[in-house]
Formats: sequence, structure tokens, C-alpha cells
Amino acid sequence: MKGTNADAKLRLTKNQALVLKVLTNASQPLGAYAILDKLRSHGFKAPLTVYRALEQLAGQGLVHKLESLDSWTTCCGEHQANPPVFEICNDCGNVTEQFDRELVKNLSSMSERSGFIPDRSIIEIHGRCDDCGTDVKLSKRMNNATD
Amino acid sequence: MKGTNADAKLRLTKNQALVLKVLTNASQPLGAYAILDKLRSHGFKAPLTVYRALEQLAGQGLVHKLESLDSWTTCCGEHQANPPVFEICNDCGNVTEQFDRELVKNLSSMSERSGFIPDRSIIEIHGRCDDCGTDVKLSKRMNNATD
DNA sequence: TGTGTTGTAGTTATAGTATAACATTACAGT
DNA sequence: ACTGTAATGTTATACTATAACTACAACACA
Repeated sequence: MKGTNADAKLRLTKNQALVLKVLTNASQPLGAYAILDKLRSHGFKAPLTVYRALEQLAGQGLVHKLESLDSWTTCCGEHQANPPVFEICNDCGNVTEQFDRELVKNLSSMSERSGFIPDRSIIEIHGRCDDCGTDVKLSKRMNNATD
Repeated sequence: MKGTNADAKLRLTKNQALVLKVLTNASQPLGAYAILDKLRSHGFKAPLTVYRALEQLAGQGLVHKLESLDSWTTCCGEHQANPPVFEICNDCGNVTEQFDRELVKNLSSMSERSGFIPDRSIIEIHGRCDDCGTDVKLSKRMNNATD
């Protein structure tokens, strides 16, 4: 086996490892400049340093860019070569990475119909996550907020 | 019936109509600043003028933003309330708007499983379009280029 | 060892995208 | 005409990303 995440990780440079660590520790996606700020103490001075690391990490599939947020997050590692699906909560800002085999099949058959050869698929769904979604939970949280 | 595109179009302001016209005439998606440049002769001076018009038009479903291109295009008008799927050619830059009922169903069922309530779905597929895709066509074009 | 090649990193400047803040104007409904 | 709302204008600024150029470190190979 070659080209796995584990292999790739061994080859990370110092900067790439630092950026990956920042993203791994973050609870939510971060913008490149937020990453930069967190790494100034490690000598990072220019955005380009961050962008170059991100480019490498994304190329190795270790991080993803969330196009609709202009921000970056670590890969959950469970979708293999298949395109990730992101669910982005408008309320709490949490992002979860999903993978659906049927969805991928549909994208493929759709592409075939139109003669399009896919290369990179971006699927980002904005909405309200389970934690923020139900009225019951909402009112609970509102009650807590006024306690 | 209310809230249709036809109704909405009647309510467009001058700026909104101008921006929509520019996008309609364009063969490919345009960035906000490209739109601005095309409308300077109509008195547009600041990007905000364009962004405000785009925001209204997008709210009415008349235009879409392509998040992965940071650019804007008119809506094909054939996907109703369903999320559009964009196929973006890396080669020629053309973008086609598609709609797939099965795909939408999958997104829904996926959301149900994770308790997520979708609000806005972004599906953008990069790859190679039919016109640019086959070896035969490619070599034809290359021959033409050297003729 | 020297030499060429490749990839990473540093530095400065700048391009490209989007919004904040505030003043002003247009206009529909009463 | 008055009033509230939305649209517009203007200036400044924030945020995102890349270009151009230099330096250097690692590695392969003669």
C-alpha cells in the first residue's frame, strides 16, 4: 500500500505539521489568517507560509477547504477516495464531514449522462444541526441562557 | 401563484436589473469586480453597489454564487426549489447547471440520518466537460491549434 | 567533493473578494 | 405632505489569496 495518510504524515515538513496540528486542535474550521495568528509564536510571519502548507496538506487529503466558508478543516479520514459531504450548522457553526455511497453513485451517473468527467466534488450543506435543531432543545438552551 | 421569478423580475430595481443583464449576457460566471467594470459606464463606482444587487438577486433565486470560483451566474430556472448542481470545466471554464432528483433525495435522507435540517446546498463539481473530454476531440482541437 | 536538481521556506508587495459605517435619496402606504 | 422602509452613494477597511524573487536545505549522481 502506498500514499496513505499515515505514509504522507511521515513526510510532513515542520510547517505542514504545525498547520495540521492547529487544525486538529480546533473545534471548528479556521481561516488561513486565524491559523497564521496561532502560529506567530512559532515564527510564522506571512500568510503565504500558511497557504503553502495548506496546499500540501490538501493535496495529501489531510485537510479540506470549505469553499463556502473560506476556511479549512482536517479530514475525518473515513471517506477514502470519495468526495466528502460537509454539513455546516448556521447556528453553532459546527461542521461535520459525512460520506454517502449512494450520493457518490448519483453524482457519477449524473456526470455520465452529461458527458462530464468529475475531478473534484464540492458538497457543502448549510442548515441546522441536530443539537440546534429541535424546538425542545432550543427552548432548553434558551432557558439555560436565562437561568 | 406568488414569488415566481416572473413576479420577482418585475420588482427589480435599476441596479439589480443591470447586474442581472450583465450576467445574462455573459457566457461564463463573472466575479463581482468584473461586473463592476462592465457597469462603470452606467454609473457604478463601488463594489458594494454590485454586491447589494447580487444579494437581492440571489435571494430571489435569479442568480447563484459559485463558491469555489468566487463568481456569479444566472440561474437556469429549471430546478425549482431544489438545489442546483454545477459542473465546472477545468479546461474551457464553462459551467452548466444541472438538477438531479435522485441526488436531492439522497441529500435529504442523509440529512435525516444525521438529524441535520438543510437550508442551502452547495454542489459544485470540477472536471472536464463533454466538449473537452475525449481524446478524439482533444487531438482535433490540438490539430486545429497547429493548423 | 562538487554539481545540478528539486522542493521548502522567507520576504515584500500586491491582487482579488467582501463588508462596515454612515449619509442620502427614492418611494409606497396612509 | 408625512413617515417608515428599502435602496443607493461614498469612503474606508477587512479579509482572502497569490506573484515575484531570494535563499537555502536535502538529495541524487557522476
